Amino acid sequence: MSNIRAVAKKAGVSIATVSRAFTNPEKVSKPSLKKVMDAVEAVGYRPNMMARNFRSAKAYAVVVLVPDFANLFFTKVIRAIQETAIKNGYNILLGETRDSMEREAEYIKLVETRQADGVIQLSPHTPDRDLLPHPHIHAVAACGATGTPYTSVRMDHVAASFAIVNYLVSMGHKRIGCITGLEKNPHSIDRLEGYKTALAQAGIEFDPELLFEGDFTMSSGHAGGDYFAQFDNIPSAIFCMNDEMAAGAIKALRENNLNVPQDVSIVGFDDLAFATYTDPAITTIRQPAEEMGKKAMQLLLQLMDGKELNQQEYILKHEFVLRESVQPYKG
Amino acid sequence: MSNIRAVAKKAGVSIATVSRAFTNPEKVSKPSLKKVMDAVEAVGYRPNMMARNFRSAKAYAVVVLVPDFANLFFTKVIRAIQETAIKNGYNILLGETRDSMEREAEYIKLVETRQADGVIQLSPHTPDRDLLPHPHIHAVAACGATGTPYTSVRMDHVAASFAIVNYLVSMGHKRIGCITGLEKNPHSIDRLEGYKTALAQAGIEFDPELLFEGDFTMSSGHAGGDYFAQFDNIPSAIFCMNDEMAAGAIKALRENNLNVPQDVSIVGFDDLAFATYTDPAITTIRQPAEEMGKKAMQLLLQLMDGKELNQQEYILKHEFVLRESVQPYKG
DNA sequence: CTGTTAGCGCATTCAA
DNA sequence: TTGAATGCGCTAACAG
Repeated sequence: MSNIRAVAKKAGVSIATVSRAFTNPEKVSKPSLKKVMDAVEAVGYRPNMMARNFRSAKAYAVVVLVPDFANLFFTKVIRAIQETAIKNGYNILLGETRDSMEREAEYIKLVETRQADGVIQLSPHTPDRDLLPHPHIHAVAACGATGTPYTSVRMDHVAASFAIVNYLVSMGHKRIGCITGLEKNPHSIDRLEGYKTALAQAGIEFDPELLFEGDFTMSSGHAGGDYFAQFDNIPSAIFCMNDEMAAGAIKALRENNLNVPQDVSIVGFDDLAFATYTDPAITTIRQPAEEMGKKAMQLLLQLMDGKELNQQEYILKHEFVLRESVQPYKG
Repeated sequence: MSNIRAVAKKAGVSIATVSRAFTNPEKVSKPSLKKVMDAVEAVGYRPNMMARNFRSAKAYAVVVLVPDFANLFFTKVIRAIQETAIKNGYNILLGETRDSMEREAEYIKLVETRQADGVIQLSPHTPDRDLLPHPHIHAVAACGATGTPYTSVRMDHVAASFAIVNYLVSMGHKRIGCITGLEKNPHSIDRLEGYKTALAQAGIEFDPELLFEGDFTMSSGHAGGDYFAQFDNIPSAIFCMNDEMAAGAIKALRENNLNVPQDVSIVGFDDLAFATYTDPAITTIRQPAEEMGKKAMQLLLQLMDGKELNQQEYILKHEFVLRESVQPYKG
């Protein structure tokens, strides 16, 4: 637990020289530098970052607000954020909000109390209950939906879900069920819009009976599969708003002696790693998770650096991933 | 960005009184307290935790070293650690090591440089390449295997894998394949021992051909399934050392026209959430993930508090989870 | 190129 | 019960 003074003493120089040896080595003469480094070695010195950060009034940390970190999609995003942060000398403080405003407030307090310098918000924005944007707090939203009123990097969920539902239509499906996320979730709203648009464009009438409200978990997908299996007139295809619900639905359908894709076609959303290993592998939309995480962190870095951004919305491209869970409609 | 001085001035008291109002309110008179609180409100004061922590020489943060945080098992553990930490006023810094010593060193440096006060290590201990235990660094290992030379909370993996392989034996299986983790991984070693012991006790000769080395990922489980499907004499059951590999193996077997459990029985390990939603649902061993995380954090808290622990090893109980992936052997 | 010095925001002694 | 003063470890401004 030696400090800068101990090093200075040992090296026979001033503490300023020791400090410079770390932050501006080029401003220190060769001999001094060597003396300092030897002394550092000798006394086993490690700069106290708490003191350094305190002095420079920067915590070199950002909090990442994530609704649920057992969700593999967020896991991918967080990893990318983390890597970008580390490269730039920042740490991340993970805050799992579980849709609780109290928890969210708790974590935002970390930046109010200077334990963190900024926030990345991974929950989609909801105007009535969102704490961000917050005056004086640097924040960027990632993976959100339309209508985020501050810097955000996201996908076009309307276009993406249009694309995948349209694919089902192009395979001849007309009666297409949909397992949504929670009704008020902005992602649900955007993706539902894509779904409706694809139907409308194909001249298929929208039928509210064909909507099942899930919550993005496997178990809700399972419930959705059960729901559709009870129909007299079972939909020939189901659009699940994420891969986890797709996996749950596939399981439930099979329990009802309905095979995917022979009896019912299924599509998902996200392209999580396991989507390849379900049976059948899930045809889905890949969200550019890593790119979004990386970009979000880079933007936050700029914001914290006092830079002005010339865009508020950064839209990244989705990708259609064709696998095995869809078959053409056969009469 | 007002500071304690601004509050003191506004309240007409000294900064010492303001400070006390926060840390020892009972040592401040009622009127003073009110004046302070009003002033806090008026100037929008938030204590600067960086300064406070610096002053008290505690970061109130711990780093959690995790091999892979896209692994749902670790996710459960981390969540429990996180909750326990928050309750006690600590934050966690997540460090994904991906089995790289450099990264691990990087994160351990966070405590050497006083950005964190302790470490929880979730990778199993390997004597030749492990940075912990480290002199002067408070650390506890969680979810490890036998032979951790510092405070650890874990399960008995030998007993657990014995139990599940023994279950296969009791169902009449004699030719039992095994998809392991990496050969040198301590968990692989422990679980392999359980496997061998169960076989030995049943008088079944151990056959190295029946071992396939995976790495705990779905894709390696898939490779393992492929491997066993090529046998002339296909094993009637396979013990997969985690659920993810079990899911991959099930998929590969089915691609080879082998159904689980009709043609081959499968068991897993961990009891991840998705083990219920695979088809068939996986019979497995539940690791007490939450309990281990919580306990580990509690122990670390005690260590950081200067307390001596009266045990070095805390062993938690596993649980056998019966589902659908096993059928009796039918000659 | 180097040293002296002030001060970041706070908790904590010591007197009063 | 309160206030004045000190210093945690470091960086940065300034003078030399």
